[in-house]
Amino acid sequence: MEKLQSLRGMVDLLPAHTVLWQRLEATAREHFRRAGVAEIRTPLLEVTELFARGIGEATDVVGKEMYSFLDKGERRCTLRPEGTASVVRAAIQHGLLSQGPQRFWYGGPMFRYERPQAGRQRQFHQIGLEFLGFADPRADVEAIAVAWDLLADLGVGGLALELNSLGSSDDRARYRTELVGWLEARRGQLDPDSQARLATNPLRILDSKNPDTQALLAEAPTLSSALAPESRERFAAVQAGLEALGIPFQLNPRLVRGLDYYSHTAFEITSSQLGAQATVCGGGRYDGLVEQLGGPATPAIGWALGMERLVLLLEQLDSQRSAPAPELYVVSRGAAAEPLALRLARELRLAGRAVELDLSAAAFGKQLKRADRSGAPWALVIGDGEAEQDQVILKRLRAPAGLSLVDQTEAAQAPDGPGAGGQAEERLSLLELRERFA
RNA sequence: GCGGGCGUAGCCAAGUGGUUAAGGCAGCGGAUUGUGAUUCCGCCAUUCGGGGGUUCAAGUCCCCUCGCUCGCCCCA
Repeated sequence: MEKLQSLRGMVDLLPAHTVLWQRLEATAREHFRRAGVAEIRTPLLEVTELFARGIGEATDVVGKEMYSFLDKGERRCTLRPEGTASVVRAAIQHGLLSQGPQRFWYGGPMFRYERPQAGRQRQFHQIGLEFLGFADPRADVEAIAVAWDLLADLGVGGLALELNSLGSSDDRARYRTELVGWLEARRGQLDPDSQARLATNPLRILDSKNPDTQALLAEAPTLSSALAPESRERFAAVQAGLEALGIPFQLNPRLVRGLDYYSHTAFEITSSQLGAQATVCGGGRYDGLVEQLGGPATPAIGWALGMERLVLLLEQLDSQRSAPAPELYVVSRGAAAEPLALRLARELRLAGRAVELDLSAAAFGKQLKRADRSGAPWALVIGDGEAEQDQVILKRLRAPAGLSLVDQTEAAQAPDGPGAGGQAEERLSLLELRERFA
């Protein structure tokens, strides 16, 4: 029979990794809690039009990367390629914006039909933040600070914040004509990709990786010089705010976001320790989106961070990779002992203990070996002899520090070292066991 | 969508056209029907990602295909 396997770009997260994912999620939750940001959960599946209108028809994400299909009711559906459009849709649909400004966060899988690569899957995961209804530049600073502090708390190194302003839509329209005019005159010097973008999305030429194109762009008119005075002031306020908080950043005049809805502040947090997909967190202001999706004119700023990329960085920290060990490992053998072991395991769990029960019915030696490997500090050994007298043997496997007693005696080489001759094993009544652990 | 590298067991791998596909780790069973190390013994790939072809003979050569991986594009 043909072997079944997951679809391309759809990745299983195995226990060795879910430990890291859980740490990331817990840390993020904590930072959102402190910042007064509420969680919002929206469906994975949305009407295709939401993304077409929200993200922009001309973008690659909408144009060629969406998982779209017709459902049984002939509705055009799309698995969400990002979170912002859905959050905005939900806020409009439920009238949340009439209750004043809102701070939301979300997390979960996103889908883009791309060629998988380091730090890029077809089903990938983002945690994102959206501040709706905040026009003040301080909102931009606060949003960025939450991302920055979260990443710092996770301990990942090599991060850099890059900042730019895309200006208002008027600024951009003006700059766009200026840039296209300038580049048209030098069309021959552009790489083919950039030539094509001249018609579709000229601003994206700015972040081309082609060296010749970059060299040419060094002479081109800049976006910042096209900004209206108000836009300039607003950008200066954001920079001043970041400086006041001691968050380092560098201006990158060629930083252009790929989704159409961004305006004014645009930023990326990148890591030097990733491959080509180095952006860990990206976001910016999107003052026009809510209105564009049919809501009231509402200024907004948000960001999303790529969880896979962050987990890649967490892996490099080489900390705590294994699942936590149980407190007790229960070893049993025999017709009387096995049911008792099952009962005690449950009882101890109900009392809050982490208990692993050996279900193999193998020889005691085998079970003890597994008990040792489980990392548990205690083994509960139950044979028929004990079970008949309502007793158990509690065996110390290792000191709380984590060294197994065998390791310790070998290391110490002393006959009366910790656990060498000492009381590594004691016989307890069920009552005594409950007193000890319940 | 385009280009490079790679697919031998759960994991790491040897193998470079010739007979039975090394070895290690992990796992399982036993030596030891009731106590963790070490040691020893046994089991664990009718088949080399899948399909087709060349050949007396294919894991090895060719074609197709699937997947992984790195880069481009794009993005978080």
